[in-house]
Amino acid sequence: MTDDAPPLDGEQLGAYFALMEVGSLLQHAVEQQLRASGDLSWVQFQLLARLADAPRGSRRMTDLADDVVYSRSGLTYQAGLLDKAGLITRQPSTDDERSTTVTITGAGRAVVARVLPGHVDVVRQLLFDPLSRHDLGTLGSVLTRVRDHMRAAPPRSAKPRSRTKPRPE
Amino acid sequence: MTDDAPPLDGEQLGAYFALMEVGSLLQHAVEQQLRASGDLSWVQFQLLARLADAPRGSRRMTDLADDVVYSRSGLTYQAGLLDKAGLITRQPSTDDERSTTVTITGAGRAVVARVLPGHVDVVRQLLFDPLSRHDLGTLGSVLTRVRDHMRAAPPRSAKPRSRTKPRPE
DNA sequence: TATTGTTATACTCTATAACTATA
DNA sequence: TATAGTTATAGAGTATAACAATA
Repeated sequence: MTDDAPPLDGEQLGAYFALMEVGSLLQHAVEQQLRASGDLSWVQFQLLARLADAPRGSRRMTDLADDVVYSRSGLTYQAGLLDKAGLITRQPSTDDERSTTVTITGAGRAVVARVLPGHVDVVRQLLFDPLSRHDLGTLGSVLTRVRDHMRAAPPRSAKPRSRTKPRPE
Repeated sequence: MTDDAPPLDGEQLGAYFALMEVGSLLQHAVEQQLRASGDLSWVQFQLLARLADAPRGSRRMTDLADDVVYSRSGLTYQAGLLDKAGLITRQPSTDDERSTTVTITGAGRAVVARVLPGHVDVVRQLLFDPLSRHDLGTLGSVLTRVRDHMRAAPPRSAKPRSRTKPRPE
């Protein structure tokens, strides 16, 4: 709550707005492609992609929620859809019976594979076409640094995951 | 539908995912700040910010929709909320009776002013803190180029009808 | 008691299509 | 006819809180 913060200068504002706008436009374009080619939402694609990349195609619910969604009930909802569509399975974890292990199925991998070429196409056309190789390197390195910073320093309000006992009444 | 598209290489994938992740995390953090300090959603803030920046605090509905939202009914919904809250007014345009001119009110500007310091704080902490001046410049220039490219080449499915308008006043 | 996940519920938001009014 | 905007509606998605089961 530092109120004496100096305003962002023009360069910062420009970068900030450009970033948000690019993110929005890209997500929007990609969402349409995913919906058309695989009947997937952006979140669902992200979940499948993370699973496809994970060690044995598996990941715990909470970890997935940490990755892409911001509430566990939201993830339960999405996982329910993916499960019903046969793209993932859910089993109780062997080591911790409280946990649920989510695993991508063959059908899930197939959907990812089917959707990916067009997806990549959209991203390339919108994001990479106007960029030189050098631009790409810089962009990646800068954004990776920012992401790590964001992940390392959760803004304290991002997740009330540990119930802080807010004294009910 | 180019199926023979080469996949994105590792560097491209990394930049793409980092961009989307950074955008999501930043938007999420900012949204919480906006909700807490001014009871605004991200879209509503964007609308008010665009209006506050516009010539006489005014803008046409369609132009606003082009700016931030992707359907005019969606904008009507948001404008209805902002109108009811007294943050904007809507009047028929003087030159074209079909158009509606949206204008930010004093209360609207006040809300923006009240919300802005904390907003800027969040953005600085999350986005700019880990960046050098040089990084910032590069990021801004690259992303601005990308945005212009995206705006210039609508992905053909972004807007069924209304977007075909390269006709200036 | 703390953690994992689900459920019930209420709410926000978005988009499509039909409609009115003006150009 | 084409454009600007609203409305009706329906659906997707999200978060909060209460809940059960396990650690």
